[in-house]
Amino acid sequence: MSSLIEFAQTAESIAATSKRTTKALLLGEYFNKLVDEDLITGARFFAGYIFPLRDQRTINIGGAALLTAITTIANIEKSKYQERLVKLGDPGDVAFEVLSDNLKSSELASTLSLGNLFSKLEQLAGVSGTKSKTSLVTELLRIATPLEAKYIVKLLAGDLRIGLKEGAVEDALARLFKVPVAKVQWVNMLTGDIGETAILARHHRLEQAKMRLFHPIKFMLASPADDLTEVTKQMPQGFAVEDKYDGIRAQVHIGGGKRQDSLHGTVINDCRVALFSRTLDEITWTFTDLIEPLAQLISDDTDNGLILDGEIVPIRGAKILPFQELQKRLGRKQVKQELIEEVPVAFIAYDILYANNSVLIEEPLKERRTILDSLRLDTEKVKRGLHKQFDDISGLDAEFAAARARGNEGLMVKDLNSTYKPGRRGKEWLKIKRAIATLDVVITAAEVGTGKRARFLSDYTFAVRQSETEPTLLNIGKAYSGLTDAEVTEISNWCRAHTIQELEHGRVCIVEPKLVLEVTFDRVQPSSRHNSGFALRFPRILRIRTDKPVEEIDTLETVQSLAETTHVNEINVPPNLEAAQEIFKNIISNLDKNQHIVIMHDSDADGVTAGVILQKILQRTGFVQVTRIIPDRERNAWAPSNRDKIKATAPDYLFVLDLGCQSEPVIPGIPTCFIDHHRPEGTPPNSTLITAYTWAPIPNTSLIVYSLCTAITDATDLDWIAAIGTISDLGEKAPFEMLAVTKTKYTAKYLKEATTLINASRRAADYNPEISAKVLLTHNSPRDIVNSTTPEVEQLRSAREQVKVEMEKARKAAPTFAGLVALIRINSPCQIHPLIAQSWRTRLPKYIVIVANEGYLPGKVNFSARTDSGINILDFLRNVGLPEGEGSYGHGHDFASGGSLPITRFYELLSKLGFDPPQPPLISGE
DNA sequence: GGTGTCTGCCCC
DNA sequence: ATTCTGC
DNA sequence: GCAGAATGGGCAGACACC
Repeated sequence: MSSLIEFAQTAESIAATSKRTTKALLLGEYFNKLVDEDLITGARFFAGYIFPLRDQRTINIGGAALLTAITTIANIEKSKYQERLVKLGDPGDVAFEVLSDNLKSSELASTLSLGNLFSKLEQLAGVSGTKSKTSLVTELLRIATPLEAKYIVKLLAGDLRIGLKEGAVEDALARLFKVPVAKVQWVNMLTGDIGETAILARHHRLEQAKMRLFHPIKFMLASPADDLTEVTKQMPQGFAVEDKYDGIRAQVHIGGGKRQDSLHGTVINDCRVALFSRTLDEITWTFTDLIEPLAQLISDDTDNGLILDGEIVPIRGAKILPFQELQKRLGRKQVKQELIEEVPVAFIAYDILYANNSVLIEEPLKERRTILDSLRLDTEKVKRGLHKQFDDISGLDAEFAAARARGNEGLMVKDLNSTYKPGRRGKEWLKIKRAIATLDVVITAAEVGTGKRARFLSDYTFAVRQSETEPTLLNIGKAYSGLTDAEVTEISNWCRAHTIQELEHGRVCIVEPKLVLEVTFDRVQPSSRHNSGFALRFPRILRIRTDKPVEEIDTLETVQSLAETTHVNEINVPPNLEAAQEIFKNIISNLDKNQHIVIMHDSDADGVTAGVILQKILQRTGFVQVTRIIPDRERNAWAPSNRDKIKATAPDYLFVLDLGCQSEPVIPGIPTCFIDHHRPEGTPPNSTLITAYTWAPIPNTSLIVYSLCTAITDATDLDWIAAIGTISDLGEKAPFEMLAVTKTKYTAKYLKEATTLINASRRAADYNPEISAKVLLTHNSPRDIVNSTTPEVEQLRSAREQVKVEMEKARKAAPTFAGLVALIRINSPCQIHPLIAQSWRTRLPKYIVIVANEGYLPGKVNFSARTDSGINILDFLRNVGLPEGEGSYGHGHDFASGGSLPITRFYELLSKLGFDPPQPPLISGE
């Protein structure tokens, strides 16, 4: 039996060097002296565990219980302990110090052995109740020498802090027993126990370890990449792009009923199913609603097992729920049926590690994906992760935006040639998240660190101002991450010099609120943790802003605007094109060919092309009465003037294209179908919504309409019309096959020029988009339009010239800034504000660009808002807090919106955005 | 029974 | 989770 | 490039205390 003191002494000498090879050597020498039983324990302890990884037991002892135990034995005040802890930064070091000062403990002889300690720790895990646990710890520490106590405390605190973890133990074992380190890692992964691995290595039995179903293996992890060039550099051979889901990483084991040898999982219909979390904890019972759907993946007559890697995601219908919803299901003793219904989940599989009796982790991702694709992964509860293969990064920005629009965090980019490397965080998997915004905040308090940061005030609480006018500071988060050691030292010294008040024995210092930091984060969420009512998810510091005075830090209003308080409401939407086509077919087959069908569509190229395609197809399939209507310049189907227009036609059935969807009926009593790609805000009764808002990537409306029509008849002769809408809305590089096909068929040049012409009519001062519709209806190709000499096309040409002239004038307008917003004011009868906004968005990527046009409609301001900042404009505008009233704004896309408001209301909006005071309206013609 | 504190190789 | 640092 | 260390927020459970 080896003594604990030897373990402690070895740990001391390992801690004394920073050289990894020396550490491994010292550890090897120690291991060499141990008998098998002690080697198991010693290896586990040095890896920082008490129990093997796959063991589900926990100790449930932390800093508070250790404080009680140590102060009892050393017979000191709690405050003395806390003072020491503040100074030393490690409860183990404190134990050593105070017990050395204690006569009884310092004179003890070492009696504890490794095995001895382990059985006491097992006992500790076995009892329940803080009191009994604390008294067990107290008795244990009472018979320990100061040095032994130091390491017992470190083990209980969960961290040895000697610059060595499990990986280094593997390394030491490999060196000692002269076997390849990869082999040791492999066996450790399979066994899930570094202790058992050590024994197998010593007795040259590493080959015996086999991958077994229902024994989880470690997960392959990804490295962060914020720069797409890294993708090009790392994966020149091609890569896969997948959504990064915000859920819980899970490994699913599914096996035939004959395998009854395992403790993990549960058997259903002769099939065993188990789920494991990233820390290899079994979470089968947390997600009981997934068991049966997963079991279905295996046909009853086979005994073949499966291991899948994926993510458990909270999802209702097509809508992905916030991660916090999912957390409500975690760590529960029992997950009740109500909770299962309140937070439905699905398992989204994106990798396969075992199938057909063979281990697949040595196969390249490309192969594994092919095998995964052969499974039936298409139910409500078990899905296949989105996966596309690329050769270059040109489409990645669009993929990223689409992933975000689906409610996911970002993208995963994976090397198609890479094998699955358990437990590794390599560059073969990259995660792309992109911070959404930054905040300038001021440090209000600093806390001393632990471990090597014990000498510094290394953790900073920071605040924002209540408002521009109210200087009260409200805390919003804490961080140290992102600072270099030098910066931590610098800020620490500054905080010491500017401390106003010390709390908790100097652990917390309230400091003068003067030092400004720029921080970033993944998301702002409502929270009771800080007095601002908000907290940051994954906060980190970008830089110290010594250039910025406290008066200029961000305000609570900014924070509110960044908070994700709104969600796409519970609207039933088709999850993909196939589902949408089914719905559309159904609608068409239920309509009578003699009914009056009315189509109201938007006036831009996307809307007009969508309307024309639908009109042509309806007529082609035998409908005799089809009317198209274009809304007035407000482009709002719910505006009274437009409603009147529709009513006047006395429709039997109404299609509303590219104009959004709200919960109020357009014409009460008239059945309506909305076809759209904006964020839906509700659905009226007696209506159908076909929206692509949740699809990936999001197509434009003319493309949706075209694709729907192909489901009922041949429409290929209208492909160029759809392409014009797509180019107008999404650009000529939009990631759709149809676009590429039409570009070769009609040439990109003609398509582009036709698009400009079709768009010109609604931008010109004498708003008349019906001309564009007429041109589309009377021509047969984009080339036909471009070369046409009809009066309508001539009209479009002169409209285009007019827009060009107006654009030249408006380009000279300079932005003014307030908070997150860059405002450009123009005065033009033409609808050029969206074009101007588009041109500024890339030049001001950190701002929300708002281009306000005061000359478009008399008495009104029409504005376009665009951003590349990642801030969701729909949420932003909704959170500005403009009271209800005349006009409308804040509909559309996450990063492209706008509105039309009476002048006074627009000025009210401006002042809420921080522009003050609003200037008088510009004189027309200026 | 309500509230506050501590804990989790928790989950991210 | 994120980030920096020493090997 | 990797492993180690030090740090964030939110949730449920278990208990202590009132």
